[in-house]
Amino acid sequence: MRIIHLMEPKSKYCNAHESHRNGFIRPFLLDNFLRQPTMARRSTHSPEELRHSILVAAKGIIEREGLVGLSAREIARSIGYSPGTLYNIFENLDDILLTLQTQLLSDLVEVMNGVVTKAAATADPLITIDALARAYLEYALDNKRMWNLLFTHYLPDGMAAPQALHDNINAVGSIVANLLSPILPGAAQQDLDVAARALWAGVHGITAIAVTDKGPTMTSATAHVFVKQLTTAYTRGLLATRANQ
Amino acid sequence: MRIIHLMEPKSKYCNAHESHRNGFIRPFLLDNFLRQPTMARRSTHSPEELRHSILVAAKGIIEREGLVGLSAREIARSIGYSPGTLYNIFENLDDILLTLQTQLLSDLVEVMNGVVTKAAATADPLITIDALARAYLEYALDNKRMWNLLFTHYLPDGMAAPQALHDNINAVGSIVANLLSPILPGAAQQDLDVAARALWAGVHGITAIAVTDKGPTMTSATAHVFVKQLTTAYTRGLLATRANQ
DNA sequence: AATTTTACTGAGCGGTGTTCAATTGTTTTG
DNA sequence: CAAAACAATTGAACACCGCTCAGTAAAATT
Repeated sequence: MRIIHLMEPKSKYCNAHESHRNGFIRPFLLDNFLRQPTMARRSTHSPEELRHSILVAAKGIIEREGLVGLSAREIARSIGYSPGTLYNIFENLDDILLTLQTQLLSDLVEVMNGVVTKAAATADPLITIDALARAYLEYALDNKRMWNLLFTHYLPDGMAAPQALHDNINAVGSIVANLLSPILPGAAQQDLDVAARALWAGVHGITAIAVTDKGPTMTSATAHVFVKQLTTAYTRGLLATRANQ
Repeated sequence: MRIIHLMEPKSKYCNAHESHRNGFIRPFLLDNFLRQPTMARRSTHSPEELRHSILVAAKGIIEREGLVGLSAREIARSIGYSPGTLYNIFENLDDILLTLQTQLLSDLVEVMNGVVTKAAATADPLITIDALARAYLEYALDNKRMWNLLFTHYLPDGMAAPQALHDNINAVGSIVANLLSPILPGAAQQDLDVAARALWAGVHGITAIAVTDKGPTMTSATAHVFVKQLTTAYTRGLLATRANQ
């Protein structure tokens, strides 16, 4: 099944797929021929409903047990269908996971937009940025298991991340860039983008370590302090840059 | 095998282990009883040699094929032993992966220390910090597949990360904290640590996105720009803080 | 009523991590 | 020196995994 010396990583989920393509031919099986009739009920749910319940089920499993607990058979069991049905709706498990990630980030963008509009009255963008970073961190901590998907699951070789996922990531960048623009008046859009994305990747880094409990001192309890430290020092640095020029 | 409604995540590698413990009793098997004698050669390699070659083999597989290509059988094949032998030396695959991560970070600390001592002549700590961040990013990019372990592999429930791994992470923090101390003279050690770790988690965040190719705009080609942006703005902010007080 | 179309099933394939009875070669003991 | 103890190694077996596709039954169409 495995192609050695190939540089491209493969999905942890595409093993059987690959092995099937590599010349495996299904033999005729008497057992299969003689077996009892299977129940093939007609669609009691529309494809959209099915799609939705698959995603809900998968999300539920991940939230309860983490990625380790997720399997096609488990999802199928949970929605009362057979494993094969999943593959009528989704390409494969990676497809499901990427869709969940897209949803997760879409919800996050919504939360962040809410913070921004709520803080629109406040004149000081620095306060808004702090609130935004805090909201980001809290969202990640509130959805630990799901958030872990963003790191744990990396996409297989042939499969590209859906555009919608990239759009959501860009949306986060844009929100921050908009907040930075009053701090860096007259800055080119590109510079604004770099400034925004560097800051937010930093916040993301702290969040990542806190969520995965990888850093000894950076836990979910202490992460807020680090985020605050990063945003204040960074924005202060931006202001100093402006003052010096 | 699966314990539903339990909050603790489990290793992707501990399935069989769990299922075995949950009351499975090996039946007597005639086939097994009658089979040909197995070759149980005596140790031509010492346990230390074995341990070493297992790690080398695992690292090689990951570098060639990524985590997806790694399996106990593949490692065993690669070193010319049977899968069972791995479990005489290591607890399980997670143990192997954690050891590799520890080694990876240990090497990184060495590289970083090299950068610091090399730059000791330079008076300006800001330049050293930039060089350090650059070295960090480059190390991650040069060891993409291995570096991905740090995100992709998250530890199973019962198993704690080895102290050595934590030590290495702390070592990175200390290196940065030492560089920041001239910038923040008279600061309490704890504040220094927070300042250093916030910065480095930020650098780590950019690195992470670049290495995993998750961000649309933050690729291995452009990551240097973002790292530079973060370190300069952040350190400038620290300097401004000092000036204001 | 006969035919086509559609939704769904589930056995099966080639894997996975891990265990442990069995089997050796080596050492130690009587 | 033979016998017993020990240590190292094997590999079949278990319960899972992702994924496919021949087969089936119900609905829709003719």
